[in-house]
Amino acid sequence: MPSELAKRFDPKPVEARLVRAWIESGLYHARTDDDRPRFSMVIPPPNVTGSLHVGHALNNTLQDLLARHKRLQGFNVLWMPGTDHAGISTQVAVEKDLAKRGVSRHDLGRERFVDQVWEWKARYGARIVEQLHALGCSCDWERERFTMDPGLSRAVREVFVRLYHEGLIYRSEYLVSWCPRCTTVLSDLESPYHPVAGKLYRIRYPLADGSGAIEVATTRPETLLGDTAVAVHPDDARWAALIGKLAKLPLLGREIPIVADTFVDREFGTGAVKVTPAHDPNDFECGRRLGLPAINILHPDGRLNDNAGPYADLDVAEARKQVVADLEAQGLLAGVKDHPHEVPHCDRCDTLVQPLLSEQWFMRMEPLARPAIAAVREGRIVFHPKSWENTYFHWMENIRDWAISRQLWWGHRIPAWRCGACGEWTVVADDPTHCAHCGSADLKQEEDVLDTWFSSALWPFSTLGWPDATDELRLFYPTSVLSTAFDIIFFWVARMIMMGLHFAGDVPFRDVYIHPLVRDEQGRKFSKSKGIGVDPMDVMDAYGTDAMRFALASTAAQGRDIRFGLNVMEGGRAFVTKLWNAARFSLLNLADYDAGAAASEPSLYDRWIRARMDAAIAEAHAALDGFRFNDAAQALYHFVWGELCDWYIELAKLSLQGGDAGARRAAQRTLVSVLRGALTALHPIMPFVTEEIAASLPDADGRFLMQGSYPEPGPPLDAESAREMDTLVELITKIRQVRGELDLPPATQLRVTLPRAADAFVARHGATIGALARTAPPVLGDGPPSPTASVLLVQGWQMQVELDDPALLGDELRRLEKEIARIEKDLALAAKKLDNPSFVERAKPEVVQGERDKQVRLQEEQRSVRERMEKLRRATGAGA
RNA sequence: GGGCGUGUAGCUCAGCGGUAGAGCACCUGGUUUACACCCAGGGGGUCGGCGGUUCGAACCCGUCCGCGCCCA
Repeated sequence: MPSELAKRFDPKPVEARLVRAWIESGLYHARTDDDRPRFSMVIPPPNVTGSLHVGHALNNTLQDLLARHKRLQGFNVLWMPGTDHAGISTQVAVEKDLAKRGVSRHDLGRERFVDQVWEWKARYGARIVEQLHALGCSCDWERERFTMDPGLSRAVREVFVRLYHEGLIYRSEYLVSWCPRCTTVLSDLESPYHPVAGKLYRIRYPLADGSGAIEVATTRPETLLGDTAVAVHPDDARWAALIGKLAKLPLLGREIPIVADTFVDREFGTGAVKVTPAHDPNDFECGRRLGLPAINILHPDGRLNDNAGPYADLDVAEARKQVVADLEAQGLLAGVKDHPHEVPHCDRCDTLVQPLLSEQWFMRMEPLARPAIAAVREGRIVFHPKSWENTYFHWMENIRDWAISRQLWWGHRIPAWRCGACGEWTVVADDPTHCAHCGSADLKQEEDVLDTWFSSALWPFSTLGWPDATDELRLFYPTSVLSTAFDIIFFWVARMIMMGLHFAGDVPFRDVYIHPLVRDEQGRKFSKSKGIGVDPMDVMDAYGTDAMRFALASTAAQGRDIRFGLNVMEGGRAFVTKLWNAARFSLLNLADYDAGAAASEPSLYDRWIRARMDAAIAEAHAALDGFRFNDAAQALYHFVWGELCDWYIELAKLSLQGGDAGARRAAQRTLVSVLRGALTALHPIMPFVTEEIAASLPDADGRFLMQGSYPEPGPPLDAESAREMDTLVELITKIRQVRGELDLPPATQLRVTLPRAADAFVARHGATIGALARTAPPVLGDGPPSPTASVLLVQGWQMQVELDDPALLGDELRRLEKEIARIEKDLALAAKKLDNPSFVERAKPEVVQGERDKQVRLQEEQRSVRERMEKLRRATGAGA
């Protein structure tokens, strides 16, 4: 028996109840003994101690939409959830917390510090998962993974060891990006460029032979302490004579060569540059080419070291001030000017990054990138929108080796042991007891840990049990779709593709959906540190989770950012309410629903709405298959609001509330099946309200919507029926327009006359017209129109709406003037086309025919309206 | 400097070769027993500028202007 629905939908208690019920039902769990076709995704693992932000809300809403959609289509769906240990940011967070108590990680020591981080994780690690639950995410929570789980850690070791022995991981001294605050190396990707208001200093370097000086330009004067050369362009006539001479380094007096290298930009500054191989990427390359020494002048914490002579122990900023002052005092500073430019900063703490020469572990990328490029080129992986493939190719084709070691304590410690006896590295999966080279037991494990993205790159197969050959791996790898943000195409997507191909034997996923960036109402990027943003949990509280999910899905168009405005949330909430009320109305009329009782044949209205539903659902399927979430949401929204509520329910009221039991049952049946169809189709977008309503429907069987399937499409509506519905809708709309434009009182019943040719139509729809357009039963008649009637053309019929009041004729005349203007404008447009011989000759025949048909129709309307206006003018003229 | 994207109704955005669309906002009506988070009706756009291709351009091409992002 159907139950009544409350007057209003109250999301909170329903959400809380359903979140638990769904998880406990086991429906999210993908079984390995299920041989239906499979659909799988891995969640982009959020930072374990993080909290839900709008990016997560969007991305996970869309993934959940896909997961539920596929379940309803009969797939065995695995959506693999989990979290990431987020090396730097978690360590920084815990260090800050310790700092409040005046403790540093060094006070604790590595082991106790790591224990502290695990405690932190235990305390805060559940929050993001609970928030994903609240969002309604239908992940397979029984399989939840964490990048530092034993299984995943084993995968990390295995990959490191294999790559090392394949020669794809090596240890080398290289110029790296160094964060002096985090005291760790950063990858290129972790050190984005930000503008700074710098200065360009011109400095004179005296020649060692006393014959003059060479002037260089630099933005970082303090680095001259590490200079080992001055470089000029080999073709630069200004300096050609000096090449091969020695210059005397200011302040330190070291003699350094003047060298020629084509990397020097002759236009920049003075055309001569100082070369600091240990602290500048270009200089590093130049130094390698020319065999110049590299002098490191920095301590890891950013202070200058003993190589900086009298400037040792100053930090970079202090040293710069002092160096500039000393240069000026010695008359070596030739000039200073403002020079705003962009320099790398630490992604985590925004500290100025220092290029630093350092021993690190690297991954050789080029051999791994090649097959990964091919996978996308050959279409084995497709990006959506496709334009992101350009970004991917550009980066992959210019890929640089990846610095994978981090000087942190929180993370996967590198499985490499250095031998105290022979100095060689032993790299093995299980902790070794003896050196692989000399057998010595004097082994010490590498202190560094791996970049978090190293473990993330393995996520699509490490979560499925790799390196073991598990059922999960066999069934669900490669995964179907990866949905993520564009800013981690390099960090994550590209690396997963490389690792997947190399270790799991296939691409990690078939489709990559790049979701839009969410901005705030003013179009600014959300930023926690700048306090810009909306907490999606607050939005869910205020508007309901379904409302937010619908709003997000309906604005997720491809290739454009989303502005997260509250008025869109209001729209979502209004739609949830609309659906609720439509269901409430239905249930009020289904109290006596009896699926077995004899019913009349479905009416035209019944068949029409079924066909509209099928069309909307087909459109939603197509849209979702193409990752056009907004189109899917819009198709269903338009169906529910614009067709089901605005038309069908109004049409059905007659049958539901009339005396014909058979017709009433037919309408009831349609109502139930269309509602269930709409609820099923909407369920992936708005799981809570749809589930709640579905449970009250008379055909409810205690199962969840997710256990059902999309309705089978019925027969399409035949052309004649479709035309009849169009006529009905147009007729009712035109009567309403007359009422609106002539300001006729809404309560009065209008009197409508239709030609005798409309006999059968009126017999079938007279009552409907009466109810929906508030008219008396239409009268049939072919006589001349009443002098006080508004005359309208509907599909070739002349319809009269009696106005009664001659005073309204002036308004009617104005209405017709507007009408004739529209008709004549369209007519002129059609004539312009048809009078153009090239158009008739070259346009597609169906377009030309369409234009001709339109012209005929418009001419007929024009004649009728003109005739009518003529009469009205005479009538009103005579009346005056 | 290179690349990508974007400029459509007051606002947020769909549309991307055949006569401009939605939601919100606005105006006029409204106690029709599902819904005022509503119903009915209405106004509002030389689709950034200029050229070109085409029978036909918001849509394709060129160019300029404005805005955004990425890479160097």
